Amino acid sequence: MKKFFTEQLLAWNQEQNTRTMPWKGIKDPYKIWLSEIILQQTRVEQGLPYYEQFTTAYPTVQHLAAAPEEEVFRMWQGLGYYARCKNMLAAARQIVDTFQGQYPDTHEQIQTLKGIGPYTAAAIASFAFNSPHAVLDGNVFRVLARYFGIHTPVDSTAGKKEFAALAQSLLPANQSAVYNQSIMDFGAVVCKPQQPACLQCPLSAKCVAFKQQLVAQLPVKTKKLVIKKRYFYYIVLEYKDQVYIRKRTENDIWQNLHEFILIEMPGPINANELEAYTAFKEVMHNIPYTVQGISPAFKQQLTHQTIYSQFILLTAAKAPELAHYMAVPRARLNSYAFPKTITDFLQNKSLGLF
DNA sequence: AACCCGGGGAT
DNA sequence: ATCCCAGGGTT
Repeated sequence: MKKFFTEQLLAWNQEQNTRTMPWKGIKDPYKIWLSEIILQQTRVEQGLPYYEQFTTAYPTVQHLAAAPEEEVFRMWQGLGYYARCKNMLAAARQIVDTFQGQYPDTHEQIQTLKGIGPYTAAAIASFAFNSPHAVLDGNVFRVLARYFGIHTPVDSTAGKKEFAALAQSLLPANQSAVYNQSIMDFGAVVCKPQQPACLQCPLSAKCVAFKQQLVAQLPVKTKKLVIKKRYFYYIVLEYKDQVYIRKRTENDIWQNLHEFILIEMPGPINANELEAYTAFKEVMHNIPYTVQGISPAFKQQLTHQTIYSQFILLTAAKAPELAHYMAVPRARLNSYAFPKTITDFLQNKSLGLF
C-alpha cells in the first residue's frame, strides 16, 4: 500500500502534474526560503506577487539583512501574519551574522532560524539540499488521512506525530525534493479539500477514504472557530499637513503595523457621538480641534475576528502634544505599513481628504 | 495543550 | 457563513 502510494504519486507527477511556480525546481536556498515563508498559510496565487517583489528588491540574503525594517514591512503589507515578516528579517540577519552569509545546509541548523518550524525546515532541506526530510503541510495531512483512512485529528499532538512518522516512512530518501513537491502539488490539484478529483485519481484504487466513501469526512479537525467582533474608532488627527500615527506594539493583531489614534469600543456606537465618550476626551483633552468629517464604516473579516472601523477626521488648531504618536507628513504615509482596513480607508477618495 | 496571528478565494 | 491555504510562536 505504501509502495503503491509513492510509486503512483511520482508517476502522476511525471505524467500529469502541470502545476508551475517560479520557485519550483530552483536550488537557491535563499529564494526557496523566501517562497516558503511567504506561502505559510497563504495560497500560491496570493503569495506570488510578493515573492516577485521580494526577490527583485532583495536578490540575496545580504540585501534583505541590510534592509530597513520599515521598508520590509511596507513590502509585506497586505499579506497578513506579520510576525512572519519580523521573523524573516531576523533570520536573514542570523544568516549573515552567525552563518557568515552562507545559508545553513543541514535540517538541524535550518530549523534554528526564526520563523522556521518543522514544515519549512523540511521543505528547505529537501528542495535546496535534497536532504531526506518529509514535508507535512495541510496538503500532506489531507492526502495521507484520506488514502490511509486515518481519523486521528490532524490538529492534535498525537495526530501530528502519527502523520509525521507516516509521511517520513513514505519518502524515497534519494528523491526527497521531487517527492515533497509531488505530494503537495497532488494535494492542491487532485486531492483538494472540496470536490477532490477522485474519478481521475491514480491512487483511488487503494484509497481507503474513497472505497469507504469517507473522502468528505477526512481529514478530521477538532478545533472550532470562534469569531469575535471588535469596534475600532480611529481619530485621524491632522495639523499643518501632518498626520498622527503610531506603531502597534501590543500582543494583538497587526503588531508592528501602524495606525491612527485608536479608540476601541466594546460595542458599536454612533460615530457622531464619539466626542462625548471619556476615552475620546482623555486623548483630546487639551487639543483644540475641528471635525472635518466622518468616514463610512469599514468592515474587515479576519479568520478569528470581525473588525468594524470608522474614521473621524479632525484638524488640530495648534500643535498637539501626543505621547507615543509621531507626526508624519501625509505624503510620507506610504513609507509605513498599515493594516488592510486602513489602506482601504486611505485609498477611499470619497472624503477628499487623502 | 490551547491560543493567537491576516487576508483572500472557493463553496 | 464556513473552510482552508507550502505554519510558527507564545503562553
